[in-house]
Amino acid sequence: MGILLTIGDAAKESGLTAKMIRNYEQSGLIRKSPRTESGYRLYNSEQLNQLRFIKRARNLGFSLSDIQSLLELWQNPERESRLVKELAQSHLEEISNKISELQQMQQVLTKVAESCKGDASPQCSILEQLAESSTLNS
Amino acid sequence: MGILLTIGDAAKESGLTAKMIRNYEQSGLIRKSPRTESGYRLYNSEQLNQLRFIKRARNLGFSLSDIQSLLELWQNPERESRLVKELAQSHLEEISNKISELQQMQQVLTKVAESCKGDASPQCSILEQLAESSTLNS
DNA sequence: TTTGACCTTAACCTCATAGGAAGGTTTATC
DNA sequence: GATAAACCTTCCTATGAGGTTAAGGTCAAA
Repeated sequence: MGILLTIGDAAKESGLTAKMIRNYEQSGLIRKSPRTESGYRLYNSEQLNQLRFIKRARNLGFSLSDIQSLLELWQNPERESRLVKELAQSHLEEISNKISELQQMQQVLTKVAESCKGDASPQCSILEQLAESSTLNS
Repeated sequence: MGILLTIGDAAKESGLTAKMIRNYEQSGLIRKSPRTESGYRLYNSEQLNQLRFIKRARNLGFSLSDIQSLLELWQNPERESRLVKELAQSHLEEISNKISELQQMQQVLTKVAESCKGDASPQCSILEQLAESSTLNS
């Protein structure tokens, strides 16, 4: 039936925090939930599913604005799956780019760190690179 | 000898923005620079080298607080290279962790997106996963 | 000398995504 | 009826920047 949860229970069930649920409401990502007479937010199972949806999308790294679009598409029975897929693929590109950036850093830093003895002497190739290298500029 | 640059030129030379240089000064990362009578900041070649150092460290993904430590070590002739190397390796670990996270997202999302046709029909495996999957929880 | 272009200044706001604390109300439990 | 737990709002913090505004400084050409 209409089981209604308070924000704390909705948080536990969804894996979000109560804080985040309020934030999402405040930023317009989710609709304002009904309240008890005393002002407590109440969530039904449909809203709970929305919260779970958001949590899973966050776990996949989607931004809140992407999630806004995903929620709208999800709730629109006339949607074209093409739009969802495009969104996902553009996100996948961002992920790839970030991975590449990080790997670039990793590669440079690993190499530089290897040639640092890491002992009690002040001589350190890492600092030397930071101080003088021209190959690290951008 | 003592060539002095205004903040705009120091920014160009270092690859930072004037805005960021002011921020770094304000947050204590770099010392307050001398000023002209009318209040313009002036940078000598030593300070310029510091700015370049910061830029290169940022390019390697070091946080500003890491950079603070790196600058202190750099300027301390009694430093132990061990400390620098530890800092670098702890940063390398963070990088590895981020890469793993992203690769995890990439893997899941790629798989899910593959089975979405991406056409004009509403049926979409991506939304289905976000709506129902239990394997994506955390 | 004035105008215009461009620089700099400080103080503020915004972004995304949260965490935390303060201070007050409500509900649940003993 | 007391106390603890949950909830409420509002504001501050962090990260690392970007943007805006309104003012004043500098310099060269006309």
